[in-house]
Amino acid sequence: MSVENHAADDAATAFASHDHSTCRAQALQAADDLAAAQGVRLTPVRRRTLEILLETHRALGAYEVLERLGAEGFGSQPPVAYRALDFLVQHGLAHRVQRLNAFAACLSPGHDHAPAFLICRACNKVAEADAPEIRSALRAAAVGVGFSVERMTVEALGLCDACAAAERPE
Amino acid sequence: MSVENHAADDAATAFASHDHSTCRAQALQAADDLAAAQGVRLTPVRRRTLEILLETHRALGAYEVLERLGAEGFGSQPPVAYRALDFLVQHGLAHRVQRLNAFAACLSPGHDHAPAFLICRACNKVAEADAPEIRSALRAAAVGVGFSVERMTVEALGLCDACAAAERPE
DNA sequence: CAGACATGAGTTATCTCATAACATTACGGT
DNA sequence: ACCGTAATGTTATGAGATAACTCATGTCTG
Repeated sequence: MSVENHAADDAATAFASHDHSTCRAQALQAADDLAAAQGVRLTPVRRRTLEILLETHRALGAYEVLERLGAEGFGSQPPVAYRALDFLVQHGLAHRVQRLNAFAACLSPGHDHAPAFLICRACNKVAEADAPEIRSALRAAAVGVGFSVERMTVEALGLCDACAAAERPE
Repeated sequence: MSVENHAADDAATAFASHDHSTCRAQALQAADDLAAAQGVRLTPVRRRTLEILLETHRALGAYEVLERLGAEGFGSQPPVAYRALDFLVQHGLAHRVQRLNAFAACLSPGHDHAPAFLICRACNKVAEADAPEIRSALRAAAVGVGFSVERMTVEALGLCDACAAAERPE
């Protein structure tokens, strides 16, 4: 399977080798656009927090982010990180990964999506899989029992191709 | 919509009014059976922990459980609760609800299922919805990007019928 | 039944994750 | 320049989770 997507328009960019600088730049650009469009402020801490998340496809704990921020002259107390992360999540620029109590940059911001996450337990990378059928199936099941869904969490823990290959000869 | 299920064989028992003592007794019986069948020990702490979870359809935090256990003469330190809860989860007698960092008794143990959870944000009750389509949809999406799923988490936050009704006139 | 081993329960201490509450600073409109 | 609001910063504390060790209990063996 060849790798030729030029950006984060594919669900599983995270696990494939790809031009990550483009990946990052595009997400950051989208964030700037979105901030301008919505009249919200992508302040230095917030922007830097997003950049930090964008450095890898792994999900980072709030304290990992905080450590980085503190080292760069921003505040070094938990609320600094949590507030920036909350802002990003609120505006669809990052997602919270429940399973890991951690945060990952969103690779296709502006879509107002609530994707499924694929979490590799070996390399810790996290990919977003946009799977509308999953969401509609859940919603349907809920309606059947008189439950109205407001937010949903769909996460899968497993192995990505690369890590599965690495583990097999063991 | 009438309520006539005699036990936990329906996905959304939790939100409906039902004969809870039967509900509880059945789950407990299933646990005893399962322990006997698998040759594992449903010790006093473990059994009591399950009973505590079975008292309501809400998910309880480990420390809520611990408080109860401690008050009843069991150990009062976190590992006591976590070990019992881990045991129950391991053997399919309880589930962990990621979104709440909490635990709920399984209402149909022995099925080795990994259900979707419907969490009412008002009354905090948690229902299990067995929705195989969701799981297969997620698995399918994962296969498409070369990811092999080992465990999955599907949780929906929203309002159950009763709470939605109660909130409307507001 | 004694001894050996495995499993479970209890304790202390510590770690990670998260938020409440309040003081201070920067920003945008008039 | 002034004022109100939003954002940042700080201290302190709450909530969730686990490591590491000790002691008790249970069971299998001879």
